Amino acid sequence: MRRGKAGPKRRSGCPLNASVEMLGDRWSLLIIRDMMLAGARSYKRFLDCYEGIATNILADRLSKLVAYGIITTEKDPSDGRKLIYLLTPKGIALAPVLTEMVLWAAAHEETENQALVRQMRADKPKFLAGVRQLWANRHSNS
Amino acid sequence: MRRGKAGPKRRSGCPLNASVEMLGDRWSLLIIRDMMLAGARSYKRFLDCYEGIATNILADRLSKLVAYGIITTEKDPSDGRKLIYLLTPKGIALAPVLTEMVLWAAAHEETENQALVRQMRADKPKFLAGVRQLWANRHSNS
DNA sequence: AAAGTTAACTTGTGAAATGCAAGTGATTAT
DNA sequence: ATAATCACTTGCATTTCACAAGTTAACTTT
Repeated sequence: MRRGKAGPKRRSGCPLNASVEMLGDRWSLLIIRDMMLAGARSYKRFLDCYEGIATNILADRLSKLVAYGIITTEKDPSDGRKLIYLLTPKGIALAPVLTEMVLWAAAHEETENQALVRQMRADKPKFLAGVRQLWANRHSNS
Repeated sequence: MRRGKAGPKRRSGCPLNASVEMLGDRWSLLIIRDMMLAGARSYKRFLDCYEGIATNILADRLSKLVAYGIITTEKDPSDGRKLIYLLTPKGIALAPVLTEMVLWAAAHEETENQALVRQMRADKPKFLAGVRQLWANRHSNS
């Protein structure tokens, strides 16, 4: 019955396999984008952001992103029901990836939020520095 | 019965939604990576590259990537059975995205092919120029 | 020129992931 | 005390995926 393979599927020699495991689905990158660029920090906010993600899938993706060390949660001190989702340093380090993706998208498809794109294009290092700065004092995002 | 939405699911205002539609799955980015960085150009080569992708899924992803204008095919003049898969300019333009992803992966997980990573890290613009150059005369990959 | 091989796919089937609606339990607001 | 909000679960139908097994056209070998 076995087919010469045991553990989790193992692919070829190049890098990127692990990343695709973490980010290669319809929602994870969007979740990270909305945290990084739109200040989304709560479950409800994610649900509303792109009405389209199913609540069980959102819960699943969030817990996986936590497991991968890309995001974390903490309790909202001012409201015991709420959880605050935050990017970890590893998550923030995805900023260049997200940026390049947005620029690619903007160049090859019609895109909203031209202001953001223009800002990225005008001075990429500055834009990235801004994102990192925003997350350095972790709670100041929009 | 209707829920205020008609056409294909439409998500929020930021860019990136379209990209995720095209690239947000377990295989598409890997296929592009193997074309861009490992010189994969044939169906069989893709199948062998990462033993793990199912043949029907590979066929599906390739045809979608063609439909999105990211890759093209042409017949191999020297062998009528073979198709050659090539990146379009739009596909080549993904080089910065792939590069940043590889760098992120290399920084946060253990990674093979350190040589490639070192090359990327040492001089990113030069590395990207190299990729573009390689694809400028379309048949010279590996 | 007949037989075998290779390349690029299909097809069929069961398993897993996804989408959708409805429910749960712990706060907080009224 | 009652209702609303938040962050989820649960159950079920639908879709996608993985795996094995064809299929067809174009070579290669004998």
